[in-house]
Amino acid sequence: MPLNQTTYVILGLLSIEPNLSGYDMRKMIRRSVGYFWGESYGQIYPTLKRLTAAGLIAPGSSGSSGRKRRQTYILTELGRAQLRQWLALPFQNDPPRNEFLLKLFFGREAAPGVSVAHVRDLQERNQRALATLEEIEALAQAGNPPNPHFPYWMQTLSLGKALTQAALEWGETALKELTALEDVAARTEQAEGKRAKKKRVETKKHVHRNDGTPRAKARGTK
Amino acid sequence: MPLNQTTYVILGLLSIEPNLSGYDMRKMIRRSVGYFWGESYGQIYPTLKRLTAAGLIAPGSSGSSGRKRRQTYILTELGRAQLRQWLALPFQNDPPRNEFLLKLFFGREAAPGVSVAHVRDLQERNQRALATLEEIEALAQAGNPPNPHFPYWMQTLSLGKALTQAALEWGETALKELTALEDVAARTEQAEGKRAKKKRVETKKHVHRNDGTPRAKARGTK
DNA sequence: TGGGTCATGTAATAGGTTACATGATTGC
DNA sequence: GCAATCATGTAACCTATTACATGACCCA
Repeated sequence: MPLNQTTYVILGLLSIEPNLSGYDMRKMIRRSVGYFWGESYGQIYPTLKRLTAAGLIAPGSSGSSGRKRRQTYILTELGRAQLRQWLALPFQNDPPRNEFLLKLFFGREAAPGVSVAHVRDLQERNQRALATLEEIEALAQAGNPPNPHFPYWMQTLSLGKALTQAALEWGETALKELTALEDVAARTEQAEGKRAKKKRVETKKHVHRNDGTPRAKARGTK
Repeated sequence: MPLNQTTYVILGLLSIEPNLSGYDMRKMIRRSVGYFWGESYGQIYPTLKRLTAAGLIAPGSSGSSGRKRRQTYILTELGRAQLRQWLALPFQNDPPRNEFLLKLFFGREAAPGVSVAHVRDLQERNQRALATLEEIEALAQAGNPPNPHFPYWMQTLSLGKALTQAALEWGETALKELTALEDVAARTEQAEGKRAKKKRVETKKHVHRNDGTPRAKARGTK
């Protein structure tokens, strides 16, 4: 019986709050760990079935009288044990794939302005990310009472913020250096006056879809 | 004809240095972009075939007389155009999946000491990562001559270092706070003297396999 | 009664890793 | 002649996303 990573998010969430439905879990994941973890229904629902079969979770009391057609779950003792066991295992580094860095690495081959535009794009995304993290933090601080999970949640937020801020600072100087570099390149080319190959091109304005839409699928140009 | 991400690493590498074989590419990827990108042979070889069929790359002169059974490739004009087009497209955020943060987030459920051990583990990995990045930087600085790619490569290194350093700094304070927290927890439990459930457990020493071995596969406990 | 969102589920597909097989070449 | 490593390739498998289908419930 294959226990994938989705398993542990589910077990973890149920350890924090029992009687969640698959739908709830998806929502909670987006709100709470969304900036470093994602799950789709296509993973969640089948996994719920398998975990139930394996006895790690069990159908929960769906809120006394309430809604029909809504299956919630609770953690079994077996499930809790499994979660703890997983927690004690060394973590795995996610396979490193950063498209931004890849494009920057090959930046010399791009038209002038392209890499600069990417960095600007990154800055914007990180500014939004930072704002989101700070919002979450404020909200969490508000619900202050002695929630025992609180310190752990704060630490994850703290790392998220630290990384985002570091990236933002890098972006500031990178922007200066790359702008200088590509300005020179563009002027040199202009002076040479030949082959129009490297046209000054701006990247398409990034249509950002923060909500509702699913995560982007890694895919080339058809 | 599906162009996956592997496509663009291949095109990019060939834009920097023609006449690479699939084997070479794998090596180059590990050495140059390894800390933010990975590729396996299972991806590279089939992609090379497809790109050849699509006319984006072409068999290269395999070094005049030289070795048998070693196919190298060069970028075609079509391939270069495709690379530039891709470069100009907005980058996609890699699907966020950070197992370390997930374990930290659920840290409260773990046995005392577990989260602290994870942070320590992270610190070690990041220290090694930083050392590697600095090595690469030194090496690149040594091969100083007017390599036009150089500024772009330096920028990627610079971001890598900035992120790693930020994580290391976070780790220092996180370690203190978590140690304090879990010490208290452990003592409280001890004082209560009941259920031996939360035993003080250290995570298994992380056997780190930096070289030779393939990347870890995300997988639960069988 | 009709629109929105709650809620569950699945089929198609992509994209990738792992493990294995196979043989050539090189250096000792 | 042997070991290491260079080099290519493929089949099995997995994990996950996307897109779609379906229907209940709520409320105005």
